Amino acid sequence: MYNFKEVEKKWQDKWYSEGTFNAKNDYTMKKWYGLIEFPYPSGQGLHVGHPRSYTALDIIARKRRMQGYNVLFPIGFDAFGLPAENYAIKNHIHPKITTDKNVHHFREQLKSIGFSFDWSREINTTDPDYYKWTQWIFIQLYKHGLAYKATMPINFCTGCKVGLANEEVVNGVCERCGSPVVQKEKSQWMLRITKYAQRLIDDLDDVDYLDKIKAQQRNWIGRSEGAEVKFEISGTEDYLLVYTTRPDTIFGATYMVIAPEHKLIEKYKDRITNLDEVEEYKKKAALKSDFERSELNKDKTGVEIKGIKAVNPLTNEEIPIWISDYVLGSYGTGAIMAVPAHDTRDFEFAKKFNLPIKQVIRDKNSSEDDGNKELTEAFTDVENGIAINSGFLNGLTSKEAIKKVIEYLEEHKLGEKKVNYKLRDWVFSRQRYWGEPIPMVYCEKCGWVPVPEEELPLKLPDVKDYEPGENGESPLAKHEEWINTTCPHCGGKARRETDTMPQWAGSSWYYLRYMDPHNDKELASKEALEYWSPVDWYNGGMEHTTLHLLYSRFWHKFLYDIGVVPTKEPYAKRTSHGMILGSNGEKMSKSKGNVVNPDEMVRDYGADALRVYEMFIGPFDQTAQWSMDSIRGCLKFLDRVWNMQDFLVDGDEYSPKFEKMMNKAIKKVSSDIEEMKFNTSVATFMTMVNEFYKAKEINKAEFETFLQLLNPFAPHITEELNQRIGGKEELAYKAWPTYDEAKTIEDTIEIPVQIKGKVKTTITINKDEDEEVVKEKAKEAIKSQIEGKKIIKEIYVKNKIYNIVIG
RNA sequence: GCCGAUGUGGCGGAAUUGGCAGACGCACCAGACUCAAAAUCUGGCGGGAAACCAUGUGGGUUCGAGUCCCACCAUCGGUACCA
Repeated sequence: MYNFKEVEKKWQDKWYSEGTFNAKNDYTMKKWYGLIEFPYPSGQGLHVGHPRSYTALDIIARKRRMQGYNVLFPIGFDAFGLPAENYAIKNHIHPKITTDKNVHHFREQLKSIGFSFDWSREINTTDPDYYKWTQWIFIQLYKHGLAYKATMPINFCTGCKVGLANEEVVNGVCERCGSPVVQKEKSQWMLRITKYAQRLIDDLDDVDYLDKIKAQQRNWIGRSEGAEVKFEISGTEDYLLVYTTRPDTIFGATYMVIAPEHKLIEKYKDRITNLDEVEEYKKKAALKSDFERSELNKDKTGVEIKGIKAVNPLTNEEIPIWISDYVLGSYGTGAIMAVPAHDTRDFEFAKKFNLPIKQVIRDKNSSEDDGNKELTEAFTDVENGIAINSGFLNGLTSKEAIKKVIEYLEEHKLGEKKVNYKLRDWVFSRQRYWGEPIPMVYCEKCGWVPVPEEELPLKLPDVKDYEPGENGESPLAKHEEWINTTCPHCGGKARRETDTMPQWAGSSWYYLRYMDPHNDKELASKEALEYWSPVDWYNGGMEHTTLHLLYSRFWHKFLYDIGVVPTKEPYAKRTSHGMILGSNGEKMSKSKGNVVNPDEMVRDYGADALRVYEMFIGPFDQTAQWSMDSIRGCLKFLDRVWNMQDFLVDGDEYSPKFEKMMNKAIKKVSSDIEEMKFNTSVATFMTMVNEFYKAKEINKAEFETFLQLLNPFAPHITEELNQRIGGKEELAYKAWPTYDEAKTIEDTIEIPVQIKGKVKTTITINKDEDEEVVKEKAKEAIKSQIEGKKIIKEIYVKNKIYNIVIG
C-alpha cells in the first residue's frame, strides 16, 4: 500500500534541504524563467485556486530542468495590504506580526505540495531591503517628471470619517458601517502612465500573450481617434474646445454640453443669467458618489446655461450650452458638441429636454432613410453612413467625410486631429499605514523634495496607533516625531509625506528582484538582469490582466528608458488560469461554507493526488468546479501506479507490444505540457496504466520512462518508485525522454466507410495502402448496400476516410 | 449596453483543428475475491426493438459540421454615459 504521507515528507525534506531546484549562477547555460503571481499571505491560508496555477508552472519548470535549462522558478509574498491592516485595527495586533505569521503558514503549505520553487530567493514586499528599491523607483519616476501631485477625489465615508479603498465601497455605502460614501478632494501623488499609453498598445505586438489578454489591455487603454474642434463663444474671441470621434457630424451639432467641473462657468459667471440654478446643479453633481453618477442615474439630468451661446463652426448657427454630468470632466476636454441624431446619449438628452435633432447622416443600406423622417433612435453606424444636409460633405461616406472635415478644420484653424485614451493617470497615494512610505518631504522653501537615495529605505515607523486619521488623513499623519524632518535640499524644517503606496507598487517590479534578491547595491545586478530577462512565461489570474499587468509593463518600460533593464517588455509570454469554484458551482467563500482547504486535501489524499486532480479538473484556462469524488479517483490512479511494481519485469528497451504506446505518449505529453493541456496528459497516463494492467506486465525501461513523464505532475511518488525499481539517477536530474516519430505511427489503420457521409462500417487497412486496394475492400464490405445503385461520386482521403455518394 | 468566454451522456470532460462524437475519470450496474462488508481486480454503461436519432435553438455551406458562416437563446466573467 502506498503511504503518501511518508513518501512525500521524505522527498520534500531532501529537496528543500539540498536546494535541488535552486537556480544556478552559471550564466553560460541556456535559461528559462517561469513566474507565478506571488500570493498575498491572507489569514485564511492558501486557497485551492493557488495550486492550480502553481502546479501548472511547476510542471513546465520541472520539464525545462530535464531539458537542460537553468531554471528560475521563484516565490515570494506580496504582503502589504488592507486585510492585514484592518485585522490589526480590529484586534490590536501589529500588521507585521500577523503578516509574519501568515507568511510562515503559507510557506509550510506551499512546501507541503512539493512545488519546485527556489526558496533561497524568497522575497517579501514588506521587507525594508525590498521596499528600499520600490521607493528608489518612485524617486526615479519623480525625477523624470512621471510622478506629480494633483487634487483627486477619494472615497470618503461620512460615518467613519476615513478614506476608503474602492473595494471597501459596496453599492455606494461603506462596507463596515453602512454610511453613505462621498467623493472628497485630496492632494495625491499621481503617476503619468498615460504618457506610455501608445507604447503599451504598440508593444503588445511583440509579446506572446493570449489574445483575450491583449484585447483586454487594449480595451482598458481605450485609444480613440478623432478631432478637437473649437466652437466660438458668441460675442467673444474665446472658444469652447470639444473632442469628438465623429467630426463628420459637426453639421448636426445642435447644442453643447460641458461637465459640471468645467472652468467655463467660473470664467463667464458675470454673463450667466441663471447662475444660481447652474451652481445648484454643480453642487448636486459634486455630492454624488461615482456609484450614483453611473449606476443609479441612467436618466439624464442637466441645466441650460443661459446668457452664453456657442457657434457651430460649420453652420455658423448659434447653439445653446448645457451643463450635465453625463459629460465627464476627466475625459477629452470635458466638453462635447451634442449631435443627437447620431449619438445615443445625446439623443436621449435631446428627447428629454426637447432640443432639436438634425439628421446629417443617412443609412446607405436603407431605402426608406432619406433624412426626412423623424428618427426613433440615433443612427451611429460609421461603416454604413452617407453624409446629407452637410454642405461640402454631402454624398461622402462617413469615413471619407471624417478625413475631409479634419483637413478643412486644420486649414481654417478651427481644430485638429487628436488621439485620446480612456486610460487615466495612476492615483498612487493611499491614506493607509500598511504600505511603503512615499519617500518625499515637503519644505516651505523648496517644495517637494525626494528623500536622498542613500537614506533609503525610508522605514515605516513602528507605531502603536495605526487607526485611520481624521478627515481621510493617513494614519501616519498623527505621528509628529516621524513627520518632522529637515529638508534634504536647504536643511530647513520640512514635513514628510504621510500617504503610503498602493499594493500595486511592490508587485510592479518583483520579478526583477528575483533575479538577484540579496543585492544591496542595486535592485538587481546588470549581469543578472541581462541573463534572466525577460520572464519567459508568466501565469496568473484573469483578474490581474488589466491593472497589475499594465502597471508592471509601465514601470518596466520606464526602467528600460532610464537604462536599468535590458528589455522593453517584462514578460515574453502570459497565460491565465480559470477559477476554481466550490462543489455547488459558486465562488468559494466562508459564508457559503463551500471552501476547500488545501491542507485537508494534502492530509487526506496527498500532495500528488491534489496536483494530479487540479490538472485533471478541466481545461486549464476555464472555470472549474471542485469535486471530492474526482480527487479520490486521482488517488486511486496513483495507487494503481504504485502497484505496477508487482508487474515489473526486466528489459532495457521498450517491448514490441508497448513500443508504439511509449513513443506516442512521450510525444503527446511533451506537447500537451507546452499547450497547457494538462487534463489530456493525465488521461494519457491513465490509459497507459490501464494497458499495463491488461498485460499484467511492465518492463524496467517502460516503467522508468512512464515515471519520468509523470514526475512533473506527481513528483513524490515517481521519485520513490524510481528509486525502488533501481533507477540510477533521481528523476529531477534526468533528461526528458525523447521519442522516435517513426515509432509513433501505426502500421495498420481503421478507416470508416461512408455512404453519403454516414458511416456504414469500418475496414482495417495498411498505412498508406494503395487507393484502389482500399476502394475494393471498402466496396466489398458494403456490397449489399451499394449493389445496383449508381455511384455518383467518391471521396477518398488517404488514411482518413472513404465516402461513396450513390444515386 | 459594450467587451471576452462557455454551452457535448446522470456528472467533470475528450475529439489529431472539417473526417468513426462521447477518450479519460466520476457515479451507476454486474461478476471475481470475501462468512460478510470495504478495498482491489474484470466487464458493462448516450437514446432507440430496429432503421436510425443525438454536441443550446433555427437556418446555411459541404460528399461529410461539435468544429466553418448567418440569426437567435441561455449561463458566467469584465466594464460602466469615454463623446
